[in-house]
Formats: sequence, structure tokens, C-alpha cells
Amino acid sequence: MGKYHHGDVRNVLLQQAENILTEEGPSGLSLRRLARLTGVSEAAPYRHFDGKDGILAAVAIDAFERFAERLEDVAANIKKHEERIMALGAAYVHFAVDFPQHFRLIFGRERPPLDQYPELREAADNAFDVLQRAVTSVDRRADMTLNEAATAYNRALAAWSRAHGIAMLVIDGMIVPPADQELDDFVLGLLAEDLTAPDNT
Amino acid sequence: MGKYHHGDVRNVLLQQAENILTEEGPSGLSLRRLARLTGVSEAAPYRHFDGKDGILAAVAIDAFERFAERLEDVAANIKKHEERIMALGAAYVHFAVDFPQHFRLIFGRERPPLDQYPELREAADNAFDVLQRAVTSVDRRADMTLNEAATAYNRALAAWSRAHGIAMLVIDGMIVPPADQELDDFVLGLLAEDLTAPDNT
DNA sequence: TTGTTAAAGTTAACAAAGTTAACATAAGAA
DNA sequence: TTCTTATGTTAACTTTGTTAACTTTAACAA
Repeated sequence: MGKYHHGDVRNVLLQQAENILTEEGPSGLSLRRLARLTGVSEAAPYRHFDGKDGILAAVAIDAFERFAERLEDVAANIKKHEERIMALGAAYVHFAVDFPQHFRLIFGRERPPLDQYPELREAADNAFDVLQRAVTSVDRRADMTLNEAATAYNRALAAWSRAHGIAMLVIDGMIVPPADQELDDFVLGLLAEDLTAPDNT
Repeated sequence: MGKYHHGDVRNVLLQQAENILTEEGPSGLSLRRLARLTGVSEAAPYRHFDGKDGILAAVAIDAFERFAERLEDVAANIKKHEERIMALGAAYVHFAVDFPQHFRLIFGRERPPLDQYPELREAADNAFDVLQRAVTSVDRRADMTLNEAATAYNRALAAWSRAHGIAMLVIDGMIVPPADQELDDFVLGLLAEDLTAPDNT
């Protein structure tokens, strides 16, 4: 009775998986439910994916690519180094807020192990390379001292971890961005805080 | 045949749950397995906890308390305000590294909803209060202007999110602290980075 | 002491999930 | 055409969360 070989099952499954993820997160994504929604038998997904982790990996690859795209867009359009770092941080958080479940998937425990999915590892590495390059591009001069290079690296880590922390806490609802302010401005303000400076005004 | 009322089942279950969590994370924690390990029937845990979420909540409460204790210890022993913020950040990350699964539990999606477990909410609020107080204590003067208060708040958020980001990325293996440096020093260095400063040395 | 009751166990069952095995069909190569 | 492979299907097995129904123990009132 079922239509065999309608040729698009893999894509339909993936799209449905996206939908479920977006609405309910990885925990709501059950293979059987996915199959039912797609109108296919409950074992069919196994013909196209390596079990549940396989599907999650595929979705995560997609998410990484979208993430990297966004960051690249921002990085490409801003010439000044300091500004670019900041804008990247804002874009990082903005992505998390726009696609919280995707963000959680690519950074959380539900993400399938990178070692088992080479394409996933590639997608992840690519996304972080975009960050790394954009943050350190100006600083990576041939005549850098070791010390300077280390400092540039540290700045990259600092920028990254700050953005990441804000992103996590915001999508977890532990930090609530003020309603009367653009999200990006709020983030830029937090990124710019200097904890070593004396606290006047 | 089974010994009835040996009186300590709840505690034993909780301790075993701790063990499993520490070793395998929340996903490895199955109620039935827990019961088997404890040497009790598979439905017994339901007499002591409100299902799986109930057990997770109990473990999370414990984790929050340990977390808050650590932070309080640090905060109490450092008088200078700037130093205290930094030390708190380091302690925050240190806790995450020492108890990654606990940290993930109290901040991740596996944590049962706070609204359904008042004691859990209380434990969470308490932990964050410790942070908030320690970071803003000096700044919360009666004669503060609105602007000054807002700035103090922002500094608290900035410190928190930075520490949180570092913690997350380190326990996820995306940032690897240098082996030749104390973890605390590494964290302090990252916290102190000022992204707005020009990048010399 | 006895009888009652509530707490703390138990077994047995249900539904849902991931997964695999065994079988069926369609498409395309030989 | 026939054979092979990719793609489906159904049916089973295992584990898990959960609940219902029953049993035992401890505590306590009479």
C-alpha cells in the first residue's frame, strides 16, 4: 500500500526533524513519531540515517552551516578589527536567540559525538574557524612575537566565551534582555564591560 | 523476601543517583537501573520520589547547594571588590570543571522545571543570590543614581556570563586550558581581558 | 494484647521508544 | 529478461517511565 521509492523520503524526514526540533527540542524528536509524521513506516528512517544520532547529526550539520553563514556575513562586512569582534559576539548571541534549539543542539549534550560523524566535525570546525579567523585575522602578522600571538589568542577566547555565556544564559531565561533595548545593543554593552576598570558611572 | 522498611532507601537511591550522574550524566540515569543498583524493586523509587524528574530535582538541589557553598566561601574570604568578582568567576568555572555533570544538570535542559519543584527553585535562587550579592554588595549604596545602579547590574551580568561561557566551553572540550597553567590563573586571565582596549603586547 | 491504618515494599502490566531481523517491492543494470 | 540493490514494510525484542493492585511492616489506639 505504501508508495515505494517516492524518492524524497530522506529530505522530508530531515525537514520534519527540523520542525520538531524547532518546536520541542531534541528530546521531543522520536524516530517513530518522525516516521509517523512523515507518513512512512516506523523503521524507514533507518534506511536513510544511522539511527537517531544519525538524524541529529544531519540536523546539527545544517545548524552549524547556518550559524557559520551568519557569522561570516557579519565578519565580511566590517573592516575595523575591534568592531568586528564585537559585532561577531552580537551575531553569535542573536543566532542563539533566533534558533535556541539549534544552538543547544550544536553545543549541548544531545549533539552526537564529533568523532563518529566526520561531516559533523567538519561543519563544527568550519564554524569555529570562521570565528577564529575573524577575531585574529588582523593580529596574525608574520612578525608577531610569541607573546603577542598568545595575547591575540586569548582575546579570541575571551570574546568567544563571553558571547557564549550570554547566549546560554539568555536562552535559558536566566538573563532577560531589557525590552526597551535592541538585543544587539544589550549584548554589545555586556561585551564591552571591563571588569578590571574602577566602577564609576 | 525483600527487607521492608530498612529505612534508608531514599538516601541510598539518592546517593546512587549521584554516582550515576557523576559517571554518565543525566541520560544514563534510568529509574529502573537505579532501582536495580540499589537492590530494590523497580517501582520502589516512586514511593520516595515524584518519578524521574523528582529524582533529578533532588540531585539538582544538592548540586545547587554545593555550588552556592563554594561561591560563598570564596566571596566571604575576599574583601576587595574587584578581586572578589574575579575570584568568584574562577570558582564558578572551577566548580564546573570539578563537577561537569552537576553543572550541566543545574544549567541544562535536563533540569526539571523550577515551577514544579519549589525547593529546587529556592536552591537555584539562593545560588544566584550569592553571586548577585557578592558582585554588587559594594555598589549597592543608598545614594546611587539610577545610572550607577544600572552600571553595577551590568557588571554583574558581564562577570556572570563570562564565567558561564568559559565554564561551558571548557567542559564541552571546545576550550582546552593550557596544561602548564593553573586553571584559576587561566580563567582570571580571560576574565580580565578588555575587548575594547587596543591590542598591544 | 489485638485491630486498624498508613507507609513502604512488591509484582504485573501498559505504552512508547530505539533498534534489528526477515521479508517485499521497485528500479535499473546485466 | 533476470539479478541485484536500494528502499520499504511488518514484526519482534529490549529498555524505559509509569501506574494499578496487592502485601507487608511498623506504629499506635483500644
